[in-house]
Amino acid sequence: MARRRTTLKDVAEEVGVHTSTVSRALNPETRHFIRPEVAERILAVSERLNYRPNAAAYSLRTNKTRIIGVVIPDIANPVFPPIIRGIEDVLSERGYLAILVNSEPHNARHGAVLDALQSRGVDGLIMASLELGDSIIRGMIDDGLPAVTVNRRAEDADVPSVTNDEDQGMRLILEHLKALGHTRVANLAGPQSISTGKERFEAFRRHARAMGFDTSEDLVVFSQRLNEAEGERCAAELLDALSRFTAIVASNDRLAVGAISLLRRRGIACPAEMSVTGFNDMPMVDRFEPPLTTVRVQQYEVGRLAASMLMKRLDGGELEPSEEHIVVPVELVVRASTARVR
Amino acid sequence: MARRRTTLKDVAEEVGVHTSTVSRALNPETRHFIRPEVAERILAVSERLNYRPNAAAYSLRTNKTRIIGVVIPDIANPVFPPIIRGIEDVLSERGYLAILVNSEPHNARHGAVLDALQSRGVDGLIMASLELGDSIIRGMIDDGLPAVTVNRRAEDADVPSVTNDEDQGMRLILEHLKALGHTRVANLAGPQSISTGKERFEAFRRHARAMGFDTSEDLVVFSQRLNEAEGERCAAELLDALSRFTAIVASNDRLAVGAISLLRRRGIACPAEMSVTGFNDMPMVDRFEPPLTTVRVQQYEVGRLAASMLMKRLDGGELEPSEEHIVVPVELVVRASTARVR
DNA sequence: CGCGCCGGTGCAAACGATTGCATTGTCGGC
DNA sequence: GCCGACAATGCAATCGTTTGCACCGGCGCG
Repeated sequence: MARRRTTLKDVAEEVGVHTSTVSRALNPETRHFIRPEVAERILAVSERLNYRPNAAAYSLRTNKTRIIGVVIPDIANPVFPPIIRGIEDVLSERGYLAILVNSEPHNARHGAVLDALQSRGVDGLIMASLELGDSIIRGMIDDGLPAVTVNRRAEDADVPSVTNDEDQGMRLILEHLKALGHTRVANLAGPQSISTGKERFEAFRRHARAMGFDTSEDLVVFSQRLNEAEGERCAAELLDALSRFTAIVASNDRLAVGAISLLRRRGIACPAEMSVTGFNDMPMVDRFEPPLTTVRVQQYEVGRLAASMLMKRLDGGELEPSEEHIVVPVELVVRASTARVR
Repeated sequence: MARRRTTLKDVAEEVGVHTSTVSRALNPETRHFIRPEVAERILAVSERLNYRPNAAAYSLRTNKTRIIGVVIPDIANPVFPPIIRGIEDVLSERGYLAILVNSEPHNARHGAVLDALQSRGVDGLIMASLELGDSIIRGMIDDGLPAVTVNRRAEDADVPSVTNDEDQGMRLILEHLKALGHTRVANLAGPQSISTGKERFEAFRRHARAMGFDTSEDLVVFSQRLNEAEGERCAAELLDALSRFTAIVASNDRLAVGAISLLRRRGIACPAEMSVTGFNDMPMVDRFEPPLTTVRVQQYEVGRLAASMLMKRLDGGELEPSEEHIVVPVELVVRASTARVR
């Protein structure tokens, strides 16, 4: 066992030609240099010997690895798996592989992780882990490493991105609530250090004002993180403030779920006494109690687009300005966590 | 931009020594060969020039990549993210990176995917995608590639594995149902081509018999896949058969969720008229309606163990026989999808 | 009939690291 | 004062590909 892998040289000797001939015959791009009958013999032998090119040697020579680094905050967050799947599907169609790392920008190891990726010579980077003002990705791009962000956006406008139409999503939610008669709605906003959190908050403020909602200061609370516990904590904070309200608009589903838990604990009925909305439409939120009214974002599609974008960059195609920042449409999905105001 | 990366040679010239000296100074294992003051100068310069070793060259020379292939059926299945996270956490502690691929054994691309991993020269493999009788992993191991399976088990007893205590889980469920007065319980079993499906089914049969449950043939149905739609289909099949029953024991949470949907559609109240149990305790099932009674498996821990096991193999340690197959304890978590029989 | 061209191959130099071995210098011991 | 040993470093081969260039034979054309 652990028998030596067969190399170009093995094949060459078996066929009785030079390694360079084998190399050319095996590469579809250069196969036409080789006489067809020779090429066929080479193909046959390399098949028989079960030849697999040595990726390290290939990379060393060509400076390409056909590996993409994918950096996300936490795979256990249900938002990411569909995105990853989208990415992986287009990469594998193209013969690329994905190295997945979980890391958050404020994590001490974050820099080291990205160093490791760069050292491995990844051909490109897809980043979901980044904060506004974060300079790391800037540095990688300056080093000549193609990168795109997904789901979030960098501060630098020239870092290509694929994001969701946050503005549209917030508008749809507020229109829906307005139609149900709500006028005093609280905003459980996300961290403002993240583009998503910031954009959703700003969209909320803008549309709320435009629609004539109550815009008291204490109807907004900013969460530190995007998980259920924070949702509970922030919902409590809202309830304990002075202003009254009839709906909570959360910056994402997990915060919304947390808010609902808190309401239940305080004996406030959702949606009868308090409507709650999420954002993202994570898998399974339709089965929660109550099923969550939220904004469906096309997670899988977003992943695919980000990967396609990167592939295009790697093919040497410069991106059209219109392709630099793709924003994917979203859709409101009304379920049972919102109701007409009493 | 895209300026050439700095190499050992660059550092060597700057310091005025030979590349081999730099190489030794940078490697903690060989640093003691070098005079401390020289080593320090080298460290300083390589820092200043922002030197990053070229992984391809390293791999070519040493035949190691410090990359592990992780093969799972589908990252979008909520069971896997925590496992992946566990794997990634221990790998990254050790300076390893994970290539993640989604692929199922019966998929046409499955072989190609594994070839690609092998060609990339991964140092080891963690497989959650495999079926009984599947010979692919056998082949990789024979090629000298260390591999462990996680969550599932190979037919060959000598493929190391980390799995859950399926037998114990089933016993706990059946004891729970028995305590609630159930005697006629149906089994919504998983595919028998997968070790998990088979073991859970066999455990069910064994314990059901031992506890004196009704063991009619038509109280068992085998699903083809492990998703909600199959859960619905199979639940319908059970209901349409002759035998009556008061509980459905599903082989995993997703099947259980599907079954509950079908019950609701048919107007059968869960748990009042029909108890349903799952297996796995996926994230969020505690928030479903009704919250699911299920068996908690330690997904994150299972991932960690699998990765640790592989690391140990790679460190050259042979595994003790007792370490070859780790089975991780499980625990029953009773929620509201089960009730006393009327 | 000779020359140029070209299709098909071989040659050899990279790519950037690791590592056994050779070489140098220093110092201790006798 | 010389020799052996040892510590510190340099040398050069090597890993398996890719690829620019040289080479060679045969054919077409003048």
